[in-house]
Amino acid sequence: MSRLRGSVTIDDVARHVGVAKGTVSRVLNNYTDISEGTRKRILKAVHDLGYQPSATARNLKRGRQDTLGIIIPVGHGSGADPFLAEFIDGIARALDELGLDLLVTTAHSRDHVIATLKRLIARRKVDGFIVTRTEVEDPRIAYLLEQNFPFVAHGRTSDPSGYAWFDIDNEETFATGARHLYSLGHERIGFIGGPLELNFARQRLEGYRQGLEALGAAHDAGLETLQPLSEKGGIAGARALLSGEAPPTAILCATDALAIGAVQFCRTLGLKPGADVTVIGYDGLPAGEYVDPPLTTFTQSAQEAGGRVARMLIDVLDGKPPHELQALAKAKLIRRASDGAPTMTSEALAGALRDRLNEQPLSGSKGE
Amino acid sequence: MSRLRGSVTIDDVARHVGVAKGTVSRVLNNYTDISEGTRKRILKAVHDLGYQPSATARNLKRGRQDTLGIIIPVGHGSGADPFLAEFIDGIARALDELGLDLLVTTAHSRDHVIATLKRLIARRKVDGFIVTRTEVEDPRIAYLLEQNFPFVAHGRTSDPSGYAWFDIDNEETFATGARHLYSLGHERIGFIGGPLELNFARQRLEGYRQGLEALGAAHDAGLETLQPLSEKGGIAGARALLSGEAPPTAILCATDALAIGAVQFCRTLGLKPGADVTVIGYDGLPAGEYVDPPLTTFTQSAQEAGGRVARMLIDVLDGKPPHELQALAKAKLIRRASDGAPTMTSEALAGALRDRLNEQPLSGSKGE
DNA sequence: TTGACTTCCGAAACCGGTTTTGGAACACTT
DNA sequence: AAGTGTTCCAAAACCGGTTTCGGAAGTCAA
Repeated sequence: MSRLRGSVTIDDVARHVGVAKGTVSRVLNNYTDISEGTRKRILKAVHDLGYQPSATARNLKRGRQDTLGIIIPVGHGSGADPFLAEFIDGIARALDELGLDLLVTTAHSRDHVIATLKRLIARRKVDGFIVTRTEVEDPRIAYLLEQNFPFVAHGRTSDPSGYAWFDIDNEETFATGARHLYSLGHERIGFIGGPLELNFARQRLEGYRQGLEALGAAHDAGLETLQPLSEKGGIAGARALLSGEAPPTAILCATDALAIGAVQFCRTLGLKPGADVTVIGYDGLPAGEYVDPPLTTFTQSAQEAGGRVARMLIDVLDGKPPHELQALAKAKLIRRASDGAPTMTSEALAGALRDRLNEQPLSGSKGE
Repeated sequence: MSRLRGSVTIDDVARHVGVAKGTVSRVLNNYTDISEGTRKRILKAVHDLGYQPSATARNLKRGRQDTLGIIIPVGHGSGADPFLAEFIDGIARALDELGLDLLVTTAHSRDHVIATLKRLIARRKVDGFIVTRTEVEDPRIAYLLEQNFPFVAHGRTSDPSGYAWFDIDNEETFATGARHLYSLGHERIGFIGGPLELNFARQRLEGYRQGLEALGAAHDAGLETLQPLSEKGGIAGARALLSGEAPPTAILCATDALAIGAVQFCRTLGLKPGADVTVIGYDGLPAGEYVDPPLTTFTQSAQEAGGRVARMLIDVLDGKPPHELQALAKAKLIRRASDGAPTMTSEALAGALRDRLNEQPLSGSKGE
């Protein structure tokens, strides 16, 4: 059908100048065996005719697409998250400078992700993949490694040795978090984490523990709870920690969603977050700014991460060995208003809570 | 360099079966002049060898890429917005069913957008574009029309006759908004809008006016203000409206960002949003849920819009006439807690405000 | 038996580039 | 003058598909 918009081809240019098309191609690809005169004439014709080579034709011969792929897992109707939007922006900016493009696809189940991966690879639509939200045992990474197809992961798996990745130093960050809380004067510091299948959840718990240990605090299982990574999980987690014998005066949360839930729960108990109880999240969600009080949280520039990962993938495609392409970055603490020095001791808090917890209804707030 | 991962080509299949490659191609493209026996043998071989045709080679001949493009304008560092993330998800889902893919690019200036458009068209990387965030006079749409390149706009321009678009019925929605506020008992209803170069901003203002007019309310310039579409703009807008002689008891805002700012401003004055002053936004931003009180707002499913627009673009590519591809949708009101019946009259409000506005510092809150 | 029509498929052209091959033209020795 | 390099470019092969063209073989009617 529809012939391509009368686009000008390399043959048009060649004919116009009176040379072979191979010669035009050589000029455009900076071969040296072309006389200055011919080169000039050809470049002029290219410019005059507004010629731009067809990516398709070029790719067919070159065996490259100059296109990278990213498959976004979209959960059960849970809206796409803002982190990814910025992440993609970062990737696109980096690629733009190099004349590459980004193919974006979404997938709504584990099987669907693999099927999409398979299709994109088999049909050769992309040169490499960016994998986000890695899991401890990630089927995508397993598949890509097995196929020996180039990719970079944003996040690690249980065995991160054989491929390129970029990740936040979760351990370090959460150890820092514990230290920060301690330096504010908190002595009992709690942690609400996520399911340990998620690699980062595991690492954040680990970092929290290491941080406490380094401060000489004894390990106390009553200060840790794992919950689904949602606001609801945060509510449940805060309830669990605060109803203990010696409740924490500060709570470190693995994600902002958890922290937002925790803050809400505290408020329904009449506790003032940032004073009576300190809560810190992780993610730097915009929503965190609108919580009352605005959430103190750790964050990483998603845009920077995207750019970084894109450049790493290009290095992979250029054949750099994977072990040179593994990097950790630190997250930055944004102090808003949900953290502060404790206003009461754990004992006092426990006392204040005793009665309120009982009269408190089962669910603290609106759903997920 | 790097030969494609030993991928199997149509020649491999042909050789394996002992037929010409053209025959294989015909089988895969459902030509009818193939005997049942040969067809079966070829399909089996295709399956056994795991053959998938190279998109590149196919496109070269077909002159199509089976790829759609979207260029996301990213302002001066202002993070990518969540609407787009869901919008893209919707597009991707629709395309997935048809075996098409989506190329995503960002552009950070007007010139950059056009340059990217030009490059993608000239190099023939995409078959058509989805244009978001249309402006009244949109250079992208002008360019695409001039090039006669297929596209669909999400939103309209000043002259929306000659191309395919999908848009929210902004007039209708804001007229509904005015009606809703009136039915709650509000008599003075204000409006904070955006710059009129943005088409939707113009339409929303228009809808607000029409709504008031239909209710028999006189037009009052003191009830309207235009501001930059940010939280800051909302603060400034609310200040402007509330410091008038006869301040509105309800404020309709063109976007959630404005509404969030307006709510903040009210709270710094000690007014209770949802009671003393009603504020309604538009966008359904997740952040709106965390505002205190949670923001009442109009919304449209971004995912649905994405799917709709994608399917329209495919119709365009199939040659459907543009005037059959123009559609308006209604936004839905999500009632949370920032609206309600007025607790005082405009006069009472004016009185309550008189002193507070004076002692109020110049800026109400943290920056944008 | 022969001519006309189908049915089915091989061969080759084509899409628009890149890369290889090879040779004409010229300069430079010896 | 013949041999040896260079320099520069035309021609052709190639990438992996799709599509056109045409012909062999089989069927059917006259």
